[in-house]
Amino acid sequence: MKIATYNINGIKARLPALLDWLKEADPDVVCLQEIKSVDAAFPAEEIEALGYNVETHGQKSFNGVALLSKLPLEDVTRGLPGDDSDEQARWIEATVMGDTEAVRICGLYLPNGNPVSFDAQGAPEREGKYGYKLDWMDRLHARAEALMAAETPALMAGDYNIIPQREDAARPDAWTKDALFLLESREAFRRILNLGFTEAIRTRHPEPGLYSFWDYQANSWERNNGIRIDHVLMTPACADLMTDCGIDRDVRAREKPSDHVPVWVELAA
DNA sequence: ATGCCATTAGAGTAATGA
Repeated sequence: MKIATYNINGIKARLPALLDWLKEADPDVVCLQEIKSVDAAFPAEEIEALGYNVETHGQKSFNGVALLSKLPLEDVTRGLPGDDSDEQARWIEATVMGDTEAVRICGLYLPNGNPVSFDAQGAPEREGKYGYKLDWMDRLHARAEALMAAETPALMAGDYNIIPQREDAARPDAWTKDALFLLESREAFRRILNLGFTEAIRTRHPEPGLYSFWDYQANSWERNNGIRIDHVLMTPACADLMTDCGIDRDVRAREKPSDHVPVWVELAA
C-alpha cells in the first residue's frame, strides 16, 4: 500500500498537476493539504475517474484537507479533537483495509505559526498565530498518544510546517526566528516523535539536503534553497510494515507546480 | 530591512503562506 502526502496549494490551480502525478506515481492513498476549497467545489469527479474515493474537509479560501484512496475510506472523521471552537480545516482521518492490515491514516495541515512576537528577553510569546500553532500541536500530541495506545498500524502524514533539524534546511541560519524552526516548535514536534513514532524519511535517508518545499520567491528551486517540512509519522506497528519511502522532488520542476512536493511511504499491508 | 511569488476571493487590493 503506497501512501503519500502532498500539499497542493489550491486544488483549482493544481488539478492538472495533481492528475498527472496520480497517474504516474499511482499511490493507493493520498493525504492532500491546502485544497483551499469548500467541499462542494472540490473536483471529486475528475479524481474519482482515476479510481479514487474522495473525502474532503474543506473551508473557503484557506487550509482544507482531503483523503484520496483506491480502497474504501472507512470511519472517516474530520477535525482534530480537543477544541470545538477551532474552525480551521486541518485534519481528516480514515481507516483503509489493506490485504493483510487495517491502517488508520491521518492527514494533517499543521498551522504555519508566523509571524512570531518576541519578549524583551528574546523568547517567543505564546500568542496569536504562534500560540495557535503550539496549542494545535498539544492537541496533536493528545491524538498521537491515543493512536499509540491502540497498538495498531497508524500514521499521521502531512504538512507539519516543522523543520526538524538543521540538516532539513539548505540555510538553517535563515530560519532561527521562524515559527517553522524555533526551538519551541521543534521541541513540540519531538515530544510527539518521542511517544514512539517513526519519521519515515529519516529511517532510510540520513543524509542532509532532502527537501519537500521550495518557496516560489527568490529562485529558491533553481538555487535548491529548500526545507523539509512534510513528514510521515508511523506507529511501531505501522513502521514494521514499511518497505520503502521517498520524496518526489522532480514534481517541483514541472509546469505550474505547488511549492511542496509529494512524500510517500510503501507499506506491506 | 523588506520584498521577492503564488493562490483565493472577487473586482481594489487584502489575506495568507513559509
